[in-house]
Amino acid sequence: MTKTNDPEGTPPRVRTLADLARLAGVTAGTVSRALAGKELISAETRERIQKLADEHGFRPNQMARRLRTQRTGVIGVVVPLGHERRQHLSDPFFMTILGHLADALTENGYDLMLSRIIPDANDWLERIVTSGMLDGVLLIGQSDQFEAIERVAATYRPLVVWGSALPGQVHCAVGVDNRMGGRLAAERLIERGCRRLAFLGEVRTLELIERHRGVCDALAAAGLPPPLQLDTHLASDIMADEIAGHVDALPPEVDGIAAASDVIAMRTIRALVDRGISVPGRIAVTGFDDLPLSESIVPRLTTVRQDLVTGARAMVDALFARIGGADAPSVEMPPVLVPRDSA
Amino acid sequence: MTKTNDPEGTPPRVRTLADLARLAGVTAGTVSRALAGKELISAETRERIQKLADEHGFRPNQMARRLRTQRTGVIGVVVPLGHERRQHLSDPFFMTILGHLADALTENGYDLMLSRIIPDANDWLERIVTSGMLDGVLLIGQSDQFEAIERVAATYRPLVVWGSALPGQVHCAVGVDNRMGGRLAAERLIERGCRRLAFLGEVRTLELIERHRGVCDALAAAGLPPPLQLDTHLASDIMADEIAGHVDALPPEVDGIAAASDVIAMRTIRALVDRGISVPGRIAVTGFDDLPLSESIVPRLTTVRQDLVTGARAMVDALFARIGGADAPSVEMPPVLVPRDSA
DNA sequence: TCCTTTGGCGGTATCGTTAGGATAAAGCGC
DNA sequence: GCGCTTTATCCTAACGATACCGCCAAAGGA
Repeated sequence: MTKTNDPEGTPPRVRTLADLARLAGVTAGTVSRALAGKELISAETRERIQKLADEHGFRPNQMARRLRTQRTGVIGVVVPLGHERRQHLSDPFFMTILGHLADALTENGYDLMLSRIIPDANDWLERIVTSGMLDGVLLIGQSDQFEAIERVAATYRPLVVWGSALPGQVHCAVGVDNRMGGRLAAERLIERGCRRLAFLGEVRTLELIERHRGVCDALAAAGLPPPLQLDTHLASDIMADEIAGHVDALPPEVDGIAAASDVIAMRTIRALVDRGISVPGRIAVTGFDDLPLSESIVPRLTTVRQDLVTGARAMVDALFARIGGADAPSVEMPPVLVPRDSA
Repeated sequence: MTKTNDPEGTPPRVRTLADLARLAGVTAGTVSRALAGKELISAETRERIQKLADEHGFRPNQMARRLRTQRTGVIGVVVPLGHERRQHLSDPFFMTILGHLADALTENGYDLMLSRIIPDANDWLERIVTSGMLDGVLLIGQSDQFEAIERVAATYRPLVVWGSALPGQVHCAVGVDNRMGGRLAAERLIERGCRRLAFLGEVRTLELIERHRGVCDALAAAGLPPPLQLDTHLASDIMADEIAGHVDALPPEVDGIAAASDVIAMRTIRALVDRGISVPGRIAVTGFDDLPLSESIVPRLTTVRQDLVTGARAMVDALFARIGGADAPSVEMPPVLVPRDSA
């Protein structure tokens, strides 16, 4: 229409409210309200402006909106890897729970920002919550950062953590009773006739400490010796060799293995089968988590189920409650033994 | 110090540059530059301000910074689920590649925003790229949205897609040669003596169409009939039943199955074993992807490897090149057959 | 006919930060 | 001692959207 020296003749792009306002012959404020669907603007003008807006493919700039409203619509999902520098986000457990969190958050119109943090600075969590970038934070796992989390939770409300809830704990945690879970796994093994157990997993993070404790509880109750504890990192690149080493060095009297996670259990079964050791015939193996794949493998994994769908939803519910100013308590879900073929 | 009617006597929190500037006796601009480590500020003042800043735990507001600089430091990772409304982000393939993308992006100082999009509106991608929220977009999978992607890629540079690269295609895609991959899988099955193949997977998305084509290629080259094609959705909640149904209805002459993904292959093996059909003895099965778990299961999965670590890095490299204004071409990685036990 | 009410919109300040030109204080040579 | 450059900081104007206040006209009541 208008003659410009733009060789393309492209109409100037509508990038801001003001641009659109000029076109519509109103002011920016009016456009803002019209697009927000506010009743203060007459239905007629509102529709006219909305039509104009999507004719020009206009979307309000989110940064500006967020700066102004002090709300971002973004939830941070953070995986602290303090104890485990080599672990990657690609770990199946993280990814599974992350998927469910993403489902729950996007259904509620929130976006999800992902960070994998190695807490080298002690104020890593403070830095995240005060960045003015997030409406709330979900932490996947307590790692060995219990103190740091407690410190921040004392003043920052919209924070929910996947992990264990200890008596008197300040921060809101959602998770299963890991100690009970450990006990269920060990009880299953004992019931099957196992007399000498090994626990494969590191005993440094709160959750795994609890699982280990649960195994000890069950053994003690049955009058059996505590488990042989074998450190196993979750980092997938070294885990395979580590487990192979453990399996090779396994004392002959060991007839049951309680793995700290499903991934460890699967790798362990693989290593045992490779050496001609039958599972569960010669050695029974239990996992922990009940990842979706655990029932698809052969032998199907006997494991302790953490209901990640329910858990993710509980985390999101608690977070929204806290964002809304309410007080959401910790949730401890009961673990469930899923008896299948491996033990 | 100062008497306030704050009952706690809490020192007023330092939230803004201006607050800190007042404390330091300089202006906000000076503080901004000092914290950014600019040389224009004398080393002395710079250190003084930085010390003051972390005494008060001050972090600049990211929204304001981003609005001002027009850079967000955030990359959007989007999973379009056009063809598959029931598929969830918790799908292992998405999660695996997402994990590697997260690793690569965070190493480069970028944050990652995750969206799971069901493209009900045709302008879903436009909406994302013009939201003013992202420095770039990574798309995982082309779904059935090829046209929409091409349209946006024509004007929006920092966009990289995981998927197939067709001749003449505008958008930058990183992926493996799916057709070649399909051929490799089928050739392996034929080589093992299979004469009648089934292809388990939907033939609607570009990548799976190509894989299916590759299988047809190999069969044709060997003078064998095209595969029996059995629709299998990726949505994990219905996939199990669907596969069980396919297996039950399988014609007796079928002696080889090329699954469209590892997850489908694992479920299929499970279903076969449940029915007393030996794998690979009676029916051989190949997967596609080579997920980390594929070598941990029994029988170990023979599959076509997509190197997701390299692939994720290639996507991120291409994206940064494009953000920097350079022109990154599509990357087509060669698929590799990983012969293991299942075929 | 005049005054009040109310609907509909305009104007302006603000969110917290950064960039760039202006400004003041030193340092230097003559 | 004066002018000029350098150095260190200040001041102001954005970035783009929203919230609040207030104005104007049309409608309704007396």
